[in-house]
Amino acid sequence: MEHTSLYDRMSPSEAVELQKQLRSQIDLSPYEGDIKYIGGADISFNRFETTVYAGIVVLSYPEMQVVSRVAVVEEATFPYISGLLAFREVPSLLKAWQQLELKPDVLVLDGQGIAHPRRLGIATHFGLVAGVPTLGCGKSRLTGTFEEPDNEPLSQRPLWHQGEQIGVVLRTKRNCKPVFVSPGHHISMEQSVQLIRNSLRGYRIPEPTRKAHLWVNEVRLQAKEAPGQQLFV
DNA sequence: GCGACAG
DNA sequence: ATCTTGTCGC
Repeated sequence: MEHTSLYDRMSPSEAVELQKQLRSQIDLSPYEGDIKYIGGADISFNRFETTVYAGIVVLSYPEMQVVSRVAVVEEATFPYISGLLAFREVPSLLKAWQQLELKPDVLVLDGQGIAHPRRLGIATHFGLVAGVPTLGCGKSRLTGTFEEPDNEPLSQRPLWHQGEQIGVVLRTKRNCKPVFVSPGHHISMEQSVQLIRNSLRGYRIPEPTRKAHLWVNEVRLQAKEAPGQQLFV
């Protein structure tokens, strides 16, 4: 089976140009609607292989109960390049999104939103192409400077880059490294942080992306022991 | 030129 | 990201 996305044949320099063009379309005004469902998206893959397992989990908000989930298996030809993560992961995540019965009101992606050199982290990129409110929650820093948050839950510090705040460094759990929260698209900085705070359940990673991570790994390992099988929930 | 560098 | 058992700290 051949899978070709618009990004597969794009060169890194062309990808950077596209990011510069998309930047003007970012909307960081607060999302006005009610939030009944929040989604989490993530990808998993076997080292040295091009097959990626992309999944999205939908949880009730703020209860955090999983109500729906979907996963797709795709070939990702675009390599991982720091700053160009979206070109590798968005295509498969978009396919998963389209197959989702119940679309969440907002989606959390594993990575950065505008906390990116050109403000086009994977969360912002996905929000722009899918037309859905998104935010990023990364486990490490891509760019920007910050002061270490105090070692107590919910302690936070702004993440700066070129004179503007691009995100928030949030301590989600004591004695654990902080996470990096930033708005993606159709959402504000304050809303993004509030959503993550309300999605914490005792772990360093908020439920949406934590559940998504567990889900795609389950699918990947299942495919490993039963190659060529269908994806049954 | 050197160091940094989401997943 | 993924590969992996035990182990140190709260």
